[in-house]
Amino acid sequence: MNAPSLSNDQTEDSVPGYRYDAQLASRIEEDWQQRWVADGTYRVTEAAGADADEAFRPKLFVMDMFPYPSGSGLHVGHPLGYIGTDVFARYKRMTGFNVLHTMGYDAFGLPAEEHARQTGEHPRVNTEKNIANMQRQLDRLGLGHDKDRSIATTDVSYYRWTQWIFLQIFHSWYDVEESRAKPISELEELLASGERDTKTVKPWADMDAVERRKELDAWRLAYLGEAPVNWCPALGTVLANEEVTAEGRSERGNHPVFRRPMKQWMMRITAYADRLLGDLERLDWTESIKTMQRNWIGRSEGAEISFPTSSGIDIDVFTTRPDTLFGTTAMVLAPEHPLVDELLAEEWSEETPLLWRGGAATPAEAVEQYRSAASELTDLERQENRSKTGVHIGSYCKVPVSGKAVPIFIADYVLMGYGTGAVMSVPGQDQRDWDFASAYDVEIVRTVQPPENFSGEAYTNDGPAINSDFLDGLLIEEAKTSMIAWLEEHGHGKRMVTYKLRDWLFSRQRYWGEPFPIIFDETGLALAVPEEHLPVELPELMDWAPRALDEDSDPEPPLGRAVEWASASYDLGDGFKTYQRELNTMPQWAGSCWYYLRYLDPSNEEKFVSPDIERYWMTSLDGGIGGVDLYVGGVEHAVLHLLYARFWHKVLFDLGHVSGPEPFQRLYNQGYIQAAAYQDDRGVYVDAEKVEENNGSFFYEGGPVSRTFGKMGKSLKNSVTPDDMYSAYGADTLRLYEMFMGPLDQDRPWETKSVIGSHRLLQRVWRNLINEETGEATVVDVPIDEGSQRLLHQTIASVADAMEGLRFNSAIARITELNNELTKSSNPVPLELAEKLVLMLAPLVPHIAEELWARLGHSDSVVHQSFPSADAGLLVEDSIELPVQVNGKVRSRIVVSTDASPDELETLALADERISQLTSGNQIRKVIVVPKKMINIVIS
RNA sequence: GUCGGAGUGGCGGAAUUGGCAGACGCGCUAGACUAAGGAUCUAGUGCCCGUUAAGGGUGUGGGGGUUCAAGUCCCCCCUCCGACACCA
Repeated sequence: MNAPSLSNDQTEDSVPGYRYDAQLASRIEEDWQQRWVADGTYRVTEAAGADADEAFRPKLFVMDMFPYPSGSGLHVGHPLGYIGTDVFARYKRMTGFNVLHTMGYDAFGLPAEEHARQTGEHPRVNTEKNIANMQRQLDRLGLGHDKDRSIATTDVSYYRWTQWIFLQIFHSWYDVEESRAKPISELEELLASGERDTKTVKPWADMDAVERRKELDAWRLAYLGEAPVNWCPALGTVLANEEVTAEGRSERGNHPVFRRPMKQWMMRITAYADRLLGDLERLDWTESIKTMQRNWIGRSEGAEISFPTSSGIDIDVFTTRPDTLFGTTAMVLAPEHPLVDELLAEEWSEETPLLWRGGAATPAEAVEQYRSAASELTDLERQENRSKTGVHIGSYCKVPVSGKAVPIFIADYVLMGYGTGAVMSVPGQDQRDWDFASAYDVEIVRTVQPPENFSGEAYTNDGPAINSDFLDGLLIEEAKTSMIAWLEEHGHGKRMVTYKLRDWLFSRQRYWGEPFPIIFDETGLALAVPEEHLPVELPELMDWAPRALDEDSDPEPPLGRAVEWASASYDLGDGFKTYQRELNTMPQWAGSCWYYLRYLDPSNEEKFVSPDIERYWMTSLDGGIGGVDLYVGGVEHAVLHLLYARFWHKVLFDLGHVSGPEPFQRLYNQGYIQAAAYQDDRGVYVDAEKVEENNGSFFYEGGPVSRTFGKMGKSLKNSVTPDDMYSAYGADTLRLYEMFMGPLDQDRPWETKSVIGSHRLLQRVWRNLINEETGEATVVDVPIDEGSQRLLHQTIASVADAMEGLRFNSAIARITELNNELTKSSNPVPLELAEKLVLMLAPLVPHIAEELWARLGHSDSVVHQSFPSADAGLLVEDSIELPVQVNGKVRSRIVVSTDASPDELETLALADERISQLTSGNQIRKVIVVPKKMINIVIS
């Protein structure tokens, strides 16, 4: 392949014809991008090393969290992670790996549907347009993706398999004894043979067909559950807990969300809580993400304890501190606890303090008043107002271990959603209980001895038990064990583990999502659409008009408007019958739960992924847990996407569809690019591009403005687009700058003025190898001199090391140093050195590297060349300069041979003129010699 | 409040096993080339003292400690970012 003719137009400004500027860069880039497509440069197969004449290449699966194709286009912050994975993938490919790297689109979701509601344009049309635009912007960056493997979650050929996976989950139950999912047919046998008890009171043998279906439905991993859900009228849908903010608003759009019970599809992710927690240990993820997942799962160990009441009903509480049972002085229930009405006393007893009555004439009245007051508080108000309130319900229960009668209260600091919704109040050892007890004059009994100088209220640290009968003197852990043993022996309770994690609400009342492959017959019970009838395609829908909804209205799934589609005829083995389709759609998370598996085998019509191909890419070669070798994305998916995908993967693993228990072996969180934003004195954001700096102050059109940093975007008027950078410098410069700004996992501020530095590097590299006037290579085929040889190999070693560790900023710094040396020398660059420099640059700036490679006389692509390897013999210098310290301060330097002995070094150091001046007249107390590092002389 | 992460020049950041702090880049200063330079090239650039220089002092959020030697290890404190937030 000949070097292309890319000469700049000779104009009166006398820029040399082949100066590496934005114009030349753009021509080089577009030219190579076309050739890559034509040559299939980035196509990858599983057959690495399968041919006898090809060396075995280990696999490497590198992946980005795929994007939602937004309509507003990219800014320079978006591709940071994509560039990082691209550089890494290219580097690893050059070091002998068979690298899989591609990109897809998470294309279902609310914005396209909102767009349809406003414009009437079908979400599919809008989505495809956005994908095309985004693809164009990304292509221009020169990302080395295997495009044949790209998918969009909205492709019918993709969501067919999303539906198929849903059916796998629907057809499964979780065997707690073996801690894994199994086909529901196996459960049926166990229930029929009596090896497992049914969940209802009736034995399997006594059930009719409908009862049996209900029984099985109660075990499924995907089930219809009546549960309090987050109803968001503004979005017209219910949301998962994970999609609701702490303020009780929708994460998307910040609309009010109301809690109400509804029948919805749920995923039994709670069955996997322990495995999701335990397997975190084996993942190469940051500690912070692991911690977030641990917190979300929220495992706590303790005991469930039954408190008897005079009405014969027991109140069950969960506690992590069974050792404090003797300190229980009250029982506190959540206001909505189901036992409240049954335990309510007729009237106040004489001795009930007025404080406990809430000003009401009877307990019933007090409870009613309290409940209505509590329900009026928003979650936010509950948070802001932490003072404890509650009312006595007139009755008492007994502390099992002591028989002591304690009053029962309801209080809104006890949450129905956690544990059993009831708390044994131990003010001595729990600050919340202390606060409540002191507000309502409830007795306080300490059961752990605080230290003598303790001045706080509740004492939560360790210490010997007191006032606790048989526990007295025991430390917390021993006391817990003894108490649990006592409870179990006497039938008052048992060891128990609870989780904060709830089952995953899986229904959405939206159009633009995957339809459920579910139909209902006349019993109202769910049936699976047979696999061979997948996919269940979305109907066309023309009516996008929004419906006015409020807190009290029922969600209206848009699919209900597709009347013909909503009923369907299937033969489920008893002849064709008409069924009603499920009208909800799946949440956006569904498609992103398994896309990495489809990348492996995107056009397979028989299976969601071929088992051989799955095993090839997902099995760790070095004994790791397996999965994607490097997964790069933002921290915002710490809980939602990453937990859901792990859950699905584990189900698929249990059912034998994938080879390992985890989807993502190594997770890396890239930082975000921030940009300066400027506000005038009214607080209005002004166009950041037009702000001028003067002596540390900022001015816009003459007026002073203040600077803050934030996400790039329209609202802060601080966006810089990749297209701006392409036209000013070219894509390679943008890539290089983004990688040079700092380590990949750190947030960093964008500075357009600094981009020039990265451009200059490329310009100097170009000029060192290419005649700017003629475009000819200026290199000469001569041996590299020894000094340059050493520098080259030291550079290779450092660059390789930095690339392995994703420290691309350091790799670029080392390459710059090498190039700076070449710039200083007036001699032409030796060919071999030039080639190695180009190869080192290739992962970072592939276009200019290809161009230089071609101009150095090569006809093949640089993409599949080997990365240079460092010659260990050249890494060590013959002689080095060592600092000589006196009392820890550098006072001189000596040049010594590398293999000088410690004794020689000491002698040389002491003989140094400056050192002898400083040491004369002082006693030398000690000389520390660290060969190849330094010498320190300690004088008195 | 709890948990997680981080504090290094004017700015982004290097220094991954304790061993020359500030690599590399931006910016800034001076110079070269130029009709011109917001292009390009060359040199300098932590701060303070020292006319230049030689040299000295000081310096990695603050305070203490270990060590011949600390950005790095230990203790206490401060600040910032992120997550969770009455989870019993």
